[in-house]
Amino acid sequence: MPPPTSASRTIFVANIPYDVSEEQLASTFSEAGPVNNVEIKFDPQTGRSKGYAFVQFYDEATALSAVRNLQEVPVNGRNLRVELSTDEPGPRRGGRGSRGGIPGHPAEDTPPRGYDAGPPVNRVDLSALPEGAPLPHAANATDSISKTLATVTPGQMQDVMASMKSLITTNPEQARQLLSSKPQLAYALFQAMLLMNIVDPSVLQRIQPLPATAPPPPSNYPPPAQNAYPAYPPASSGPSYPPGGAGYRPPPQQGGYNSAPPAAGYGTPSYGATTPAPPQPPASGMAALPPSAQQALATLPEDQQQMLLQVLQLTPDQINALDATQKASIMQLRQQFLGTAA
DNA sequence: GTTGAGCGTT
Repeated sequence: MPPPTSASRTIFVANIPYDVSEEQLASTFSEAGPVNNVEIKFDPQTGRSKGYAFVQFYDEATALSAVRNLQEVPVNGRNLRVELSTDEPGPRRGGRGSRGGIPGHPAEDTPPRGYDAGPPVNRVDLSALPEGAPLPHAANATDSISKTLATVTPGQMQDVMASMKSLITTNPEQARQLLSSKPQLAYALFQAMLLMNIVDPSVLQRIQPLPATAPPPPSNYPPPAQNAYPAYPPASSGPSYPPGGAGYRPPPQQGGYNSAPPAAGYGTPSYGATTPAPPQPPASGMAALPPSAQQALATLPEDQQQMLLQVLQLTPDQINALDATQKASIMQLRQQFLGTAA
């Protein structure tokens, strides 16, 4: 067992823009490893952020890693300053502080399942993407993307995902521009998320077809390498939560972010105020997805980009919490996306 | 702009 108390699993983060949320920080720092808790300090008088926060990991090594690797990362235009935290909050430090939590329920000592102090993320320079190349034999773009995805290893895919997620959280504007200017990337990312079972295929039903400005592609697509993709993730067993809690989960309190999200069925992805179309009856009407919907996916209007952003913000443990049924999901995807399962 | 708070007493 590791020592019950460590020098510091908590880092002090300063120079945080006032409009950054704890969730954003958690997402950013999950790049270093599983995040236990995030607390941005607010001025009780004005309600405004004080511009600094404490991010607690599950071990000291991860905290150190965060100090090394996320030093000076830009978030919303400011470079974060990251140090190991020195002082504990109050005189009551007999264990670890449990402010904002349940008395007798200190912060969890064990990270969510799915972390084995896992492999480091190899950051991918997304800005170095090649421009779109002309397709040979007039192959259609979506099929080419599917085929390309089938050649990507799970590790590579995860690296790209993590890098994209990092970019989104640290530099949303650049991410937006990247996705807008390179729809093939947006499409590939979305399909990758479906393959990795990060996002439920049912979200496809919520995608509004564009006002069909583009010529419809051929109706029958070759299947995108059906079983070319291995199981994802490596069959973790059971929806286990950190021990000690016996299934209990502290209610969300003003004491800060604590990563304990639902495994699936993230809540309504609140669309921006820019949502143009009224809600539409789902499912049955979309049984045969019009080709324009495929264009919609590839083009990703801002609404869908918003959703993509939200989905990408899933933490690694959320990703790991999802398992199995991907085959069925993919079949469902094909059904909806291609209009046929065969 | 830069190191956490206080519904209260086992």
